[in-house]
Amino acid sequence: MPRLILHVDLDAFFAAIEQRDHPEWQGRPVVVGAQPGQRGVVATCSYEARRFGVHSAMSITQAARRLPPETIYVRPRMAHYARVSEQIMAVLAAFSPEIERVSIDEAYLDITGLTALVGPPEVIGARIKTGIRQAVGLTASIGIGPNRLIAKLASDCHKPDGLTVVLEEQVADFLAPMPFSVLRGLGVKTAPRLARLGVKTLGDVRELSLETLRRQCGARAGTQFYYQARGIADDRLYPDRERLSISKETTFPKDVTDPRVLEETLHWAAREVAWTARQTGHLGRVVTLKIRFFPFETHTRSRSRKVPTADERDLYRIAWSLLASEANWIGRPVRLIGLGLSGWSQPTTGQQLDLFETAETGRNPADKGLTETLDAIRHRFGAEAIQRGLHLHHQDN
DNA sequence: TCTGGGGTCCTAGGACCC
DNA sequence: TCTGGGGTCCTAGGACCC
Repeated sequence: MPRLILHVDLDAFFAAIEQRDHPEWQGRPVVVGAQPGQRGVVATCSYEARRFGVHSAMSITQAARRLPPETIYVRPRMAHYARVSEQIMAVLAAFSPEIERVSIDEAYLDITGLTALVGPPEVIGARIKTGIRQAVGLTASIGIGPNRLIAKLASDCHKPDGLTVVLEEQVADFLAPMPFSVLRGLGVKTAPRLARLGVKTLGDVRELSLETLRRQCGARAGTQFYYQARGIADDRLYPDRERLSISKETTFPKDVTDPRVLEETLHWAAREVAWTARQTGHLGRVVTLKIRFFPFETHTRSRSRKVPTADERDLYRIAWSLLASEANWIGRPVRLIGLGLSGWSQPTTGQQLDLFETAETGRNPADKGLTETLDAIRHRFGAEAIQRGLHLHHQDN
């Protein structure tokens, strides 16, 4: 008995919210992401902007060259989008308790048992779209199929505001003409390897042996592609997945060589990560330092502790010592720095009490009141501002 | 041409233990 | 002196996704 999986994907989510909230921006190109002239990329853009060839992950410099002067550029308001996302998830939850949220604007539903109650898949999909429009005034694209892969590809099929149903007996014809670039897990590195084999469509991928695919793309990915081309994929949902790591990082507007700025930024990252960890009840054993040098050379260094922690002082101390122990890194221009926490383990009784206090009072017991934002650190690029920051920092200690 | 931030997963080598 | 196989943990890098 085949299952029926539904994939919901909000159309140009961030940009659509901004246009909804600013009616005068409707019909104009809207880019959510970095500001032109800054370092950064397009997070999402409206369909009016896509007509100029602009898309997510494109550098903002490149996007700005293509877009007309009347384009609106806005910084993401993530907390706001998260609230809208909650409203949408509530709409979905009213349809089926079997939901897996995969990102801020995407979710899978298992609607296998729903057809007997509501009607055919098309009707279920249409009702969900209506529910979302009534609740938040946004459009979504929906795909329905016998597994996650088909549902996802179907939702991409008729964007925006699409609704596509692919039944099991239609899967082979649905997939065969699609470009092989739709394969999940195939990116800029593996795509050229398949292209070299003369592959253009999923039908072509089907002609390749499992051996060839594994050799060209790696054991894991190759196997995945072999089955994906045949429409064979997971049809289960994985709700309530626990997150495995917490991290905070930032790219500097200009490469940094001043160690005091790196120090301050790691303090900020440690504070943010510690705060999130404590709020979500996580204590980690592994602290990871991430650093990116000019022009774009990225390294990570990690250390495992015996005792798990969510204390910003521990995070900072470890990250800084990982940085300081690399003799070759000293003095090199740094583009990005940050740190992460992972490797959860059960808290001790004392730690449980601290976590409980955080949850109850909303205060971090390790936080002595010096709350800085990323913007505040950015403002410290002037020598004067850096001095002031250090002064505050010393007072704090 | 320039490449954010927050994630997950995979690979591969080495240490260490049985 | 030469040398098994398996399992787990740790670490670093990198591909990919939204």
